[in-house]
Amino acid sequence: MFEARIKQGAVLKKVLDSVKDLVTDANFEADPVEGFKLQAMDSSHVSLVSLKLHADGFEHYRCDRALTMGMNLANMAKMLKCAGNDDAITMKADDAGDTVTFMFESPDQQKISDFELKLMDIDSEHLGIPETDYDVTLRMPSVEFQRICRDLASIGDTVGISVTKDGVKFSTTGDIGEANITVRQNSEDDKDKMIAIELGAPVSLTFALRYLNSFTKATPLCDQVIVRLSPNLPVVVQYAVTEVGYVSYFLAPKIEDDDAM
Amino acid sequence: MFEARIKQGAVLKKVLDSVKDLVTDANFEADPVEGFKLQAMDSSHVSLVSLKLHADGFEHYRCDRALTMGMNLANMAKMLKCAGNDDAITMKADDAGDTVTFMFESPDQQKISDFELKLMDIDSEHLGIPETDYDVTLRMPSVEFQRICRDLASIGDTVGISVTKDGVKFSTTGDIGEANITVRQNSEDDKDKMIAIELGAPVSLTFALRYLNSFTKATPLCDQVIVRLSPNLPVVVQYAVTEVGYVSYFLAPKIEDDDAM
DNA sequence: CCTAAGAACA
DNA sequence: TGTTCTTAGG
Repeated sequence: MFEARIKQGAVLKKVLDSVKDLVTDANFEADPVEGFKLQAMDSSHVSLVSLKLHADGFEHYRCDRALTMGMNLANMAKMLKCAGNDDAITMKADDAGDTVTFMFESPDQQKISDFELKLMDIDSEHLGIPETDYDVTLRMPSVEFQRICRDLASIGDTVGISVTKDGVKFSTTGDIGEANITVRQNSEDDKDKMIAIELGAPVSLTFALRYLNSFTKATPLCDQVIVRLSPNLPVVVQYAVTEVGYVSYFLAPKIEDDDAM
Repeated sequence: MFEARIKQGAVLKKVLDSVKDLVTDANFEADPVEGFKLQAMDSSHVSLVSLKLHADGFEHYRCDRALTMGMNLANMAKMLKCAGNDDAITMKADDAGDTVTFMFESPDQQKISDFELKLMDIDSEHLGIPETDYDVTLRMPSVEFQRICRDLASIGDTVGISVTKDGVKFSTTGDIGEANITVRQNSEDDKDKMIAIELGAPVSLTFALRYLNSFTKATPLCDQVIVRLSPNLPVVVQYAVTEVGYVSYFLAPKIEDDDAM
C-alpha cells in the first residue's frame, strides 16, 4: 500500500510539466524511507532526469514496501491537469495493483475527484548518476537562465559556458552570427535575483541547447536554479521543489569543447 | 416590421457565441407575443438547441406579425462581434425583406453602426421538444460544470451522470484509465457557488461529452447552470439569459447506460 | 485563480 | 491554417 498526500497540488502539476516533455514513459519508485522518485533518460537517450520528493515533504506519506510504478507521463500529466491549483492531491496504489489513483480534493471539500491511471511495464535501465564534487556551482534566477538558453538557441545549437570567479559567459555561434551573454556575480539583497558562483577552478564546457531548453521547463518550480560544472562531467541543472525535494537534469558536455574563454 | 432593441448588446453577443458552434444555419422567429426565438438541431442532428428572448426582455420590441428569418449564424456572429460590449443593439427587418439589420449605438451615441445581413431560406424541420417533469433538477456553478465536462473529455468520450440526494457523480472511462468527479450539495450563502439538487428519484444516465462541451459555450451567459434529468429522456442543460430569457440544450442519453451508481 | 482572446509559431 | 503559448481581464 502506497499513499501520499500533498496539500499544494499545483506543485505536483508543475513537477510533471517539468519532466513530461523530456521523458515519455518512466518508472516512479515509491520507497518507504526515501520517498517518491523517478530517474529516467530522455527519449533520445542523451540526457537524464532525476526527480525526488522526500517522504516528509508530503502532508501524509505511507509506503509499506518499495513500489515501482511505470507510467506514461503524458497521460499522468493529463490527469493532473484536472486538479485545481488549490486542490490537495493524494496518490494511491496497491502493492499488487496495476493502477495508480490520483485523488483531488478542493479546499472546501465540495468537489472530490479520483482518476485512475493504468500502470505499464517499463524496462528500467539502471542509470549511473555520478556522485562528485563539482568545480563550479552556479546559482542564478531560474527565469534568467531560461531566457539565456532560449535566446541563444535562436542563434546557435550549442552553448559554451565559461565560468570564472567574476562571472559566467554563455556563448554560441550560428549561421547568422554569434552571441555572448555574460552575467556577473552579485551580492543582491533580493535572494530571488541573486547570482552566486562557488568556484574551485575555472571551467569552460559546451552543451547542446536543445536539452538545456527542455530542462528549463522546470522554471515555474522555483526562483533559483543551481548549475554544477566540472570538466568532462555532465552538467547538473537542479531546481528545488519547495520544501519537498528537487528535479535535477544531467547532460554530458560536447567533446569538441575548446578550453578558451 | 420587426424591431427590437437591447441595451446590453454584450448579452446578444454571448447568446450567439453559445449557439454558433453547434448550429450553422437556422431560422429565427420573431413573434408579436412570444418574442425572439430559435430552435434548431446541431449540424450532426444529434442535439437540439432552443433559445428564447422574451419580448419584454427588450428595451423596445415591435413585431407587427410573425416573421421567420433564416440566418447563417457564423455570419451573424461575425457582425455582432463588431458591436462594442457596451453598445445597444437594435435588430430590424421588414416583413417582406430579405435582409436583417443590426444597429449598434455606443453609450455616448458617438458611434453608430449598422450592419445588414442577407437572409437565407432554410427548411425548418419541426422539432419536438418534450414538455415533462424531470426526476432531477440540478443547479450548479456554470464554470464548474464546464470544467468537469472539459476535464472528463480529456480522459473519455462519454460521461455517466449519477445523482443521489447527497451529490452528483460524473464518471468516464478511456484508454488511459478512468475518472470520477463528485460534487456535493451545499447550502452556500454565496448564490453563485450554490449546488442544489431537487430529487424525485435517483437517476443515472450517460451522455456524449462532445455535445456537452459544446453546450458549455454558453457559460459566459450566467453563473449558474440548470441540468434536468429523467431516465430515457434527453438531458436539458439550461442557461438563463439574465432578465431576458434562456438558452436550453437537449441531448438524448446513450442507451448502453448501466443503472448502477 | 481561471478564462478567453490575441499573437506567434509550426 | 491550425495549434499553442502567452497575456490581459474577470
